[in-house]
Amino acid sequence: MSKAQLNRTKIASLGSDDSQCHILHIDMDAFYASVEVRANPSLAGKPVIVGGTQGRGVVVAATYEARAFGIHAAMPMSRALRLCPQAVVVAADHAQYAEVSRQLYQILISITPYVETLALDEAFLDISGSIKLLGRPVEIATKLRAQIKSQLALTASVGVASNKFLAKLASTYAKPYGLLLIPEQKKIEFLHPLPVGALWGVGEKTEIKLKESGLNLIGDIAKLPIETLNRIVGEGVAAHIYELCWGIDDREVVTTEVEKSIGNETTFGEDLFEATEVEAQILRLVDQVAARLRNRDLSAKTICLKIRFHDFTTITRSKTISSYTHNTQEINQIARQLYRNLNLQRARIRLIGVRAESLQPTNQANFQPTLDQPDLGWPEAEIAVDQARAKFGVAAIKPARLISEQD
DNA sequence: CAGAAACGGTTATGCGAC
DNA sequence: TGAAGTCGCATAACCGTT
Repeated sequence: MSKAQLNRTKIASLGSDDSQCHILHIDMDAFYASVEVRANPSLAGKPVIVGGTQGRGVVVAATYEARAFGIHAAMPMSRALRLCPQAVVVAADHAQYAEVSRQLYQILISITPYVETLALDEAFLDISGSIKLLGRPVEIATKLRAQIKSQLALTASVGVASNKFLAKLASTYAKPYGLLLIPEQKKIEFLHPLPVGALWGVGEKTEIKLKESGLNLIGDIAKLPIETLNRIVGEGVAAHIYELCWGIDDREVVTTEVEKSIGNETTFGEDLFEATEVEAQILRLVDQVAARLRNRDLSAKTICLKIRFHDFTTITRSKTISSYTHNTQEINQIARQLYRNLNLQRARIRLIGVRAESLQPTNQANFQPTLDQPDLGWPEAEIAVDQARAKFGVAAIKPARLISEQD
């Protein structure tokens, strides 16, 4: 955790007015590692690292005992083991974490249907409509944590605030296994002493730019004229973080999350040289991606190939086709062609990735009439129109040219 | 009729989050 | 010093249309 610690007494002095705080952020503590310890109680109290066991792996999660040695997520495993040779390393078991995540989700939607999942171990809740029935925000948060503890035998931290950004910040500073309320009238007092890196969207690069301009704390940015900030980080980022600096975040809790892309990538134990090997790996990845597409009844219009070389430079190449597909052979041809177009001569390749973008549900996807093939797909489109009309009435769909003012 | 300007899609890259 | 895997979003250059 690189974010500076906030003094605990300061946090305690924030008060208990939760009247405008309708957003909860739930964050499971050291999630993957905790699930592993739960599955194998002999690990309790030990430094446990979840991550790649092969030569080139990184730390995916670590128990707090391991973090005490300075170990954190994304750290190369080799370095982690130098810091703590006695650590127990466990390979990640994604299927198991997904199952626990599903159970967590069931608990969350028993509180409110307005649940936005951010990751397997993290979610926002909008409890505006639940307060009458279930109590004040802090009561709901307290009960929720107890329920997670008793039903899942895992601990969660919860942030309570008036918007998503503040709620997420609150859970971060509540960790581990805490609850933090940021009362609306105390938000500036809480926010301004924090380091700029605590802003959502400010990562390594942006942080460097800000620090070079002498901006270390959120309060420093807040005092700036927006034009100055524009020059430092660019207009888009500036507008975003300037609002956050004043505790303003209008983004709503969004429940329906349809995937916008699906991909798989692999770092190899040893670099690849041979074209035949590379193409075999591309096929393997394509097969995974296509299977996931079909599993979700999705089809893709854009296929993206990613290659990372021995020196860590990374390139991507993509191709958009005129129709949608989830067919392994078709996607493989596109991905392989993207690779061949590179004309690599025995380059040392450490990673290959394949990603499907511009997704559509398959039942609406395959019939895109294009300029290339003006007639293709119209029969199916008409069937779809017929079905929609049966459902919504004949007036529901008509050619654009026939739409008049009173429609 | 040629060219400017606006526009939307594609392609590539980069950043950030967990 | 050695750097995973997945995903979303922003930006910029380029391109063909209008």
